[in-house]
Amino acid sequence: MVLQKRLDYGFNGYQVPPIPRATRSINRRGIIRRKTDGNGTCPFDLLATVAGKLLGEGESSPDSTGSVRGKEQGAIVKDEKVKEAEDRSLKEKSYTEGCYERGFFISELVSQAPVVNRSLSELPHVQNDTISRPASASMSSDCSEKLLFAKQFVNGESSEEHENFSSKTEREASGCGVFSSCTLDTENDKQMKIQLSNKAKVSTDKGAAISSSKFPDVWDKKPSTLVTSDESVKLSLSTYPAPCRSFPVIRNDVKLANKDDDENSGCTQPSTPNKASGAARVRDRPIKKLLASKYWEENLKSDDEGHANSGAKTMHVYYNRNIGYKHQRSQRDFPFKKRKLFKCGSFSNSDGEMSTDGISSSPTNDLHGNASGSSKASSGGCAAAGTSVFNGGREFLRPGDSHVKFRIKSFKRTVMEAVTAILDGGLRIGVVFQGKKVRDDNKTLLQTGISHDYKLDALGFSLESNPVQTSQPLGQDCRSCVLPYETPQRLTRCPSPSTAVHTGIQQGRSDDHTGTSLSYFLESDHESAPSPHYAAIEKISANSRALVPLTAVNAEALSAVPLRKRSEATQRRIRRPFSVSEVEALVQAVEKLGTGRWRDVKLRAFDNAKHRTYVDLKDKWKTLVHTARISPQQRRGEPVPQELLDRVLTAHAYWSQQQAKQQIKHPSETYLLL
DNA sequence: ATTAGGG
DNA sequence: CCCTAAT
Repeated sequence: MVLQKRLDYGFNGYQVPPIPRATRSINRRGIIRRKTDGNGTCPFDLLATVAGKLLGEGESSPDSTGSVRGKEQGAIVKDEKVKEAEDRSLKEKSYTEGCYERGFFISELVSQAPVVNRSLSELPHVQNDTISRPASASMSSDCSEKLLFAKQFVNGESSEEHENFSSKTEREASGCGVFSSCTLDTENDKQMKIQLSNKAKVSTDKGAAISSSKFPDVWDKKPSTLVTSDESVKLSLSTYPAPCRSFPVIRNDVKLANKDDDENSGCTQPSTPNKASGAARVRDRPIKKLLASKYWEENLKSDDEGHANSGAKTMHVYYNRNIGYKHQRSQRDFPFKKRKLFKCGSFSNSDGEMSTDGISSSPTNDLHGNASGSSKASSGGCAAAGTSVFNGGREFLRPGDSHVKFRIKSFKRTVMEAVTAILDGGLRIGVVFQGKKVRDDNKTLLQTGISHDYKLDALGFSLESNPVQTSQPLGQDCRSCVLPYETPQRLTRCPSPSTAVHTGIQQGRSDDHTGTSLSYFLESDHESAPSPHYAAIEKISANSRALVPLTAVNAEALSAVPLRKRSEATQRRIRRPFSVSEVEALVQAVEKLGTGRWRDVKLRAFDNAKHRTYVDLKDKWKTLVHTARISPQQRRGEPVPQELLDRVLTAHAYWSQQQAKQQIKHPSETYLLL
């Protein structure tokens, strides 16, 4: 550029001082677009520069739209804020509703997950037992554990249904069908498919009956609360319980096995002193109900999908929320999504705080059929709690209740919630009926032709990673997921050992090939990857994304699941500390280009690091300068070579000076030029 | 979209 | 890192 040449200072390799901001700004505002040659040496440039200078700070500039636009923007912003404020209450509401809507089983699931995993790892025999199942066989331990989890989540149910709820009559009596035998098949077709078999029959009020018979004591304790609570509640979710319940089941089972010896009766967390035992919680329930009662109305009202939540359900959520928040606070650095889960009162930490919340479902022996602990379970306080929750939660459909509606949407959502809870990643659920995807989410299952007396074999759902959401690797051991060089993403995302308790499910990693599909799928993260290595992984994960061969195109139908998580807030980017090499590059670029040209710096030195924005670079420079000025003892994080810091100071000083000079010098110069 | 600066 | 204001 003409101007630049005239001002070339040539300092220690430093480039020309940047044209004052205002000027460049103007240039960018369209005038520069009139350039006629590729070199940018267009007279308009100079003209613009001069004009800008003459116009001074206020610069109503040639770009009259600028100010106008600015005002408009301001107005808009204001409006949005107002709107936001106005919406806040609504949001709150819907959020709350969301929690309730999801019902407790979700939280149940989530809360169980970590526990299960841990337990599994602790119990070789249990693990073997479970892992031996087909789908997980080929997976690496890491991955398989997760998968196993998912599988159990499904399979457990089947066994449950088979072995525990064998009473056909009972099933038939119920007006609802439920899936019982489900299989997670990720092995070959890279597709997770959960099939619903006709064996499965669930039902609404069946749960109560079953539980009742199985754990009479438990049942007897709380029937009033559960049954009487909301009387004519229509329970559309009644169909879900099955698969979800398996979690608690699994967990409990493990627990039992684990505690078999110390006759802990399978009650919760031995490792942690819990505030309340399951039994205690049960007792609390009535009270909780009262507390939650105010939400109740809202609940029913808000249920646009024919859902109705029982009082018990509400209570549960309500309760969990309290606990959940606690964790959330300490988890501030956890990705948003995760926090979200917490919010919904779903996550539990290793303490099993949550799990004690009676969620530990009754049918402890579900998973392994007549597993060792069954008898104990039935008598254990935990079992009691679990049972009551179980029943009160949602199994309240009356046999003849024609109001029961089970919409595709809810189905999808529920499945997604459940699976998401496990995999902690974005998933899309597709409903497949008779080999065809069900697109109309507004239909009820019945309308779609899916009913309890139908061949439920024909019903299934597909899961595929949600490209929009990022899944977070659940790693207990960061070292297991370490990537070479700039892999801050995963690295930072790995919970520290102290927080790892929340997760407990490890993902397969480098050493895992058989389970690639799932493991990578689980890790898919679309926001990362500066390094080639990372890119490679992304690619793989992208491929594995084809988890659903069914009709990969059906994004629309599959994405029907409302992603509240997404819309509610934007996830804060994860922290990615600058590496020394990055700092080096930054310093070098700034030395050359100067401060204030962050876009150029970005282009020059971080063009391929998409996760580093010019704002980031600017911020980093800011901190670098600060760092360079403070004593080495006060510095934190990865130490930056003093040499670099010195250069930072030097460059910063230089460019600051230049900037100052420019402020004074330039106007006159441009004036002269004119 | 960029830049600057406070949080 | 985020958020905003001002370009």
